[in-house]
Amino acid sequence: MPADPPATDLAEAVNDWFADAARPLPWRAVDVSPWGVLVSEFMLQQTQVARVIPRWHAWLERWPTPADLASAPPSEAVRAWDRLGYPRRALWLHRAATAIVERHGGEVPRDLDDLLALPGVGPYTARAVAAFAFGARHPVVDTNTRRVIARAVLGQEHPGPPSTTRDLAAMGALLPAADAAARTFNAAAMELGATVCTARAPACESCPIAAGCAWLIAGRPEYDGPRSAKQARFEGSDRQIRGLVMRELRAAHRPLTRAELDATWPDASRLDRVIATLVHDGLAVAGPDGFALPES
DNA sequence: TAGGCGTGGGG
DNA sequence: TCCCCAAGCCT
Repeated sequence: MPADPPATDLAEAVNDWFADAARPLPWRAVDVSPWGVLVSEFMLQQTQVARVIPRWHAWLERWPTPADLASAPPSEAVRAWDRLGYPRRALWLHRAATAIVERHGGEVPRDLDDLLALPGVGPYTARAVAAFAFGARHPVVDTNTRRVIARAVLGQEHPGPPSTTRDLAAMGALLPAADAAARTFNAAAMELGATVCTARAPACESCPIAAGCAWLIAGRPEYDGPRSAKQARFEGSDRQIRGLVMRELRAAHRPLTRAELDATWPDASRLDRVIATLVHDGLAVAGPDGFALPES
């Protein structure tokens, strides 16, 4: 027997654990459409599961297909997005729905390159849809999977800065050969990182691969490698101001004059600059009567 | 590739 | 309280 357990043992152990431990997330139900999966992946980008669940239900009830969303004005997508954050995602999802109607007959494409060509769809989302909606055997790597690999395989507390090429190769090396096991492992590795092998306080005592985890075996050494750049302070940032302006634009179902936006931020020139970035992003449109969400 | 992009949840 | 982090993507 080799001293190091083969990668297949790790995947098997994680998959066995997942069979019992998987949370019953609504987008994992067997009757969920590829569109439902795509919507969930958009909403889950940098956003916690608990905040997504109610929005996801409401979204799919209102727009059950890409064509339904594409036929609504983008303003309604931004409003329905509500306070999930990063409202550009709502715009991109609307544009993706339009592209799906125009280029793919209203059906979410299953080809990886077709998915990657959709606005707001990057390496993670494209592979997640291909794998979870269509069962394709692609490595899927999100922040949870990156952390699981860093600990279990590399013996580091935290992954280094992300690199799509390296991250996909690392996951590809662990991926079981069989399609079904590979699809399960993609979801199971993410689930392990989200619920057990967490960033802040990992529950190693209840981890299914504790016996083979390089980081745990090494005594959980503190990480001293390069970290991802930390987020800039939110308080007083452009992001905060953008959020305040967007809240006003969502609530007002008519254009708001610049004067009506005065109260959102005391520094007028700063506010002007931020509004310009919203217009640049397409989240706001400047018209003769003021600023509004995009109607087309 | 580094930085910008919302809005919270939890330690 | 404050700070880290969250199923990333785009430029």
